[in-house]
Amino acid sequence: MKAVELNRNYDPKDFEERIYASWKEKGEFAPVDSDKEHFTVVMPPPNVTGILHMGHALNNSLQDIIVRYQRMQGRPTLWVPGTDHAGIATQNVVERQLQKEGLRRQDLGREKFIERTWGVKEKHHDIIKKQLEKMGCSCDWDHERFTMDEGLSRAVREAFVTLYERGLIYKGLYLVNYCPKCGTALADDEVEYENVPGKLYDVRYPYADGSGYITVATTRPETMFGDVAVAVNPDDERYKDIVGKELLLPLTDRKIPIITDRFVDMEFGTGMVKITPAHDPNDWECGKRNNLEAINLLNPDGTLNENVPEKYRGIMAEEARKLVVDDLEKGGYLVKITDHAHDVGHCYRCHTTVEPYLSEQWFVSMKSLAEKALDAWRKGDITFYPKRWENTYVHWMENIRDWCISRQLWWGHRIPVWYCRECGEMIVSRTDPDECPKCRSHELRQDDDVLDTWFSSWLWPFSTLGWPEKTEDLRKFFPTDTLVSAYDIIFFWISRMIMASEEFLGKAPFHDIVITGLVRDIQGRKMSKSLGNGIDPIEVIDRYGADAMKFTLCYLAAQGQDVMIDMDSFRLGSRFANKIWNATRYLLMNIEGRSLVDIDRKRMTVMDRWIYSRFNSAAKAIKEAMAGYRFNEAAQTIYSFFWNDFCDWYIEASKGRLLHGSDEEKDLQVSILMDLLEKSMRLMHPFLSFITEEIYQKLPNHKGDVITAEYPQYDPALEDNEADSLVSLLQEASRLVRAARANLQIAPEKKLRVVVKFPSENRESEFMRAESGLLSVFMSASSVTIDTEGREDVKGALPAAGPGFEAFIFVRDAIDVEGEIKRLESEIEKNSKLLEGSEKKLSNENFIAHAKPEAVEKERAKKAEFEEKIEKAREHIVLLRSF
RNA sequence: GGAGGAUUAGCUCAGCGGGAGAGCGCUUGCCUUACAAGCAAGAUGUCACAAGUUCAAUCCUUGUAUCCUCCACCA
Repeated sequence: MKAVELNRNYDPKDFEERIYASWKEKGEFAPVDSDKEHFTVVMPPPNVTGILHMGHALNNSLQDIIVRYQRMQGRPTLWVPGTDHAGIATQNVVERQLQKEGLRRQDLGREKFIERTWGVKEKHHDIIKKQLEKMGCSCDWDHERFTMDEGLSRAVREAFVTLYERGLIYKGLYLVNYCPKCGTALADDEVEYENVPGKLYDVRYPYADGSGYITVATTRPETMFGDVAVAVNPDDERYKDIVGKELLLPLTDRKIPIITDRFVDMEFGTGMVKITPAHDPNDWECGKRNNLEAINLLNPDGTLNENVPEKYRGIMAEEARKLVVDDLEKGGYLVKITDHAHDVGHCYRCHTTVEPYLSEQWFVSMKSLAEKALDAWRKGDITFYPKRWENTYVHWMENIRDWCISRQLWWGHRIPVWYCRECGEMIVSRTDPDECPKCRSHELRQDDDVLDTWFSSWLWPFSTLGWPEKTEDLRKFFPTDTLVSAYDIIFFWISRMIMASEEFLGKAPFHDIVITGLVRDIQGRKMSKSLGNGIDPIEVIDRYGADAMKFTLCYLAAQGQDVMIDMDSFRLGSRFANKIWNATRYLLMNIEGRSLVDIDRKRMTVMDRWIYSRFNSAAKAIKEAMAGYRFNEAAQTIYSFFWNDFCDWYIEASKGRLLHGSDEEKDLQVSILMDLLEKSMRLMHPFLSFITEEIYQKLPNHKGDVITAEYPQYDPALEDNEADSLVSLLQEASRLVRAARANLQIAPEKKLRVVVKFPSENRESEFMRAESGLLSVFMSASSVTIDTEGREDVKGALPAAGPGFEAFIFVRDAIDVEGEIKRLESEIEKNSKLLEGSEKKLSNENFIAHAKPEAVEKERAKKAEFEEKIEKAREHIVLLRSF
């Protein structure tokens, strides 16, 4: 074989882009034809509003790991990518652009506006796709979808009409959350509550008969024009007599009654509440109970309308508040103003204060949908990782409220409902009608509103596969397997996908739900644009490479815990990739002139058997970690196997045979090293995809591409406890001598003679003798002698005790006797404490009686070990004093 | 008000009932023929606090404290 030369420096820029293009070109992201069980993941579609952030990087890194892992198991694996039209968010982006040009969307008109929005969508989509490619996501681009493409739009209509036919969609006048800035209704869960300092105003409402007044408290005096009553608790003794009396609403000439309602808290304020059904959810309910009128005071833009006195009309609610308070004070109605912090709802997209707003909206009746989704969980069809999120899921499902799905926007799926201008007939249809079925008129008008974005994303796991058509994809790939998502969209998305799948296909859309943490900065703050503390994934890739990013995120992603990072965090992955690169560089330098031979297990040394055993254990650990989605454990396993076991011990151990062995030995050694390297690339590929592919292609023993190679399987038959324990003995002996040398500051170039004494000939001593050359290297000894008969004179040598042996280092010239004695004394102290604990345990009759026999046996062994260590240390001190 | 999470080395965090761990940082010595982004050796801990269960608790139970989420309510 010819040596292969790798660049001296690991530089991911040299190959990441090239390799991605080659995977894509060869179609290696597409599911293979095979009898094995399919494996499907749908990517949570990023919004086409912007570029990907670190949360996306985490999410997609984990998906990529799962997908590559499954693909290498030989399963036909499909990862469906796509993007979300993100109604409100995208419309906001375009409106902001327009604003800069001094325009409103109305100036363009609906059609032009949508056209322009498609342009923005295209631009952002291209950026997002490029980013996913840079990250190395192995999703099947031939299956890419967009929530507003033709097929998905058909799915949305199908879903809407089907639900309507099942009586699960209705329209009506309700009090909904409304964002005046976005100009649209919001669903309950699209409102974010924030505690803000506010004021509580105590206002006098005089009796209509002039016999005095009562006092009510309000945080929003400007809504008083919508008051239709004042309520007290029916049990409130204080107000028994005034119930039914009339009040004169200040600043107006309207009269309102005093009524009773259970919801009034007698303890709060004066125990009297003004009832404004059109502007407060509680009042709305109260109004319904008491058949009260609801007076809407707001225009869609958040200004006050014609139902308020003229001087306040056309003014934003918050501005009007000052005027009203002022006028109340002038009129002598204002009693006092107190500070009052309370939670105020904000729009989750633009953060404007949300107004309760009375309007005609479309709703999905959720109760029956939620019941099916709960059943899916009860039957065990879905499992959350970590499991605790199931509480959240169940709680939400059990307390579900109807879903407001209409949005007063232009960007989105237009509601498939038409109205006849002639006879007023309402037509709900899968296809655009051109005739009224009742009066045959052609004068039809489609509903102006569009659907909530989530009304298309909740269909994602099956709409992307072709539903409602009965496609081959749907048959093969649905239900999907694993969904990876952050916890902030369990309600918005995950729960609803389960409901939709159960409702339309009668199955859960996936069986495993992996909930990741959120990515935070090093101070634990959520990464956000406004804080400017975000880390751009592309910048990370430019600096450290995609592999470093993926591996680091994986290493830090412990079971749904939030991930705190800064730019420097990625050095972890970068250093590891660099290590892999350099180890490979070294090994490939050494294949010059060698040839690959069969690896005969009978010709293996204990070290060889050991490293194969370690590899096998690593495969087992990864298998178990991946089965429970414990990504960090998998990453740690890889890291310590490759770096600590393979590089630090095995490659170091192999150097002797590689440099000084016979041709035959060299061939065998190279063959083993190449075999291990090849297997390691396969083992590591899901976690470090680019570098493993780049290296794999250069290996003399590679077949095809690593992305489609077989994943190394754990084989119980390959467990080799003997090799494991022998090598750990060798490691311990090496560490002992190294530590002694370091403590005594003996220069590495100074080679010292070492004698290792065993009480008698045994397997361990035999192994150590066979590997004494290796020991010399690890101990930087001039020679290592194994003595089992007490023949060697070790007078004047520094002793060090190990398990079952004693090492003696001939250091006559170069030691600090007093320092060494001190160290030994502290060791005696430490071991005495341990011994004490051990003795206490063993003298405890309960322990002997109740503990598992192995535990007792282990404790006895420990005690013996402590005793031995103490005794040896004492002897060694005596020895040292005799120097 | 309800639910959940966190509290372990200077920092970020693993640890899933039997002798306290990793990475980074720090100290010391080494440019040992792949890697100084490296190698070797170290130091550093009331495992938040208190009680309980257990032969045995960082781990299980209960309570307390501090911090963080989410849900509900707030005239």
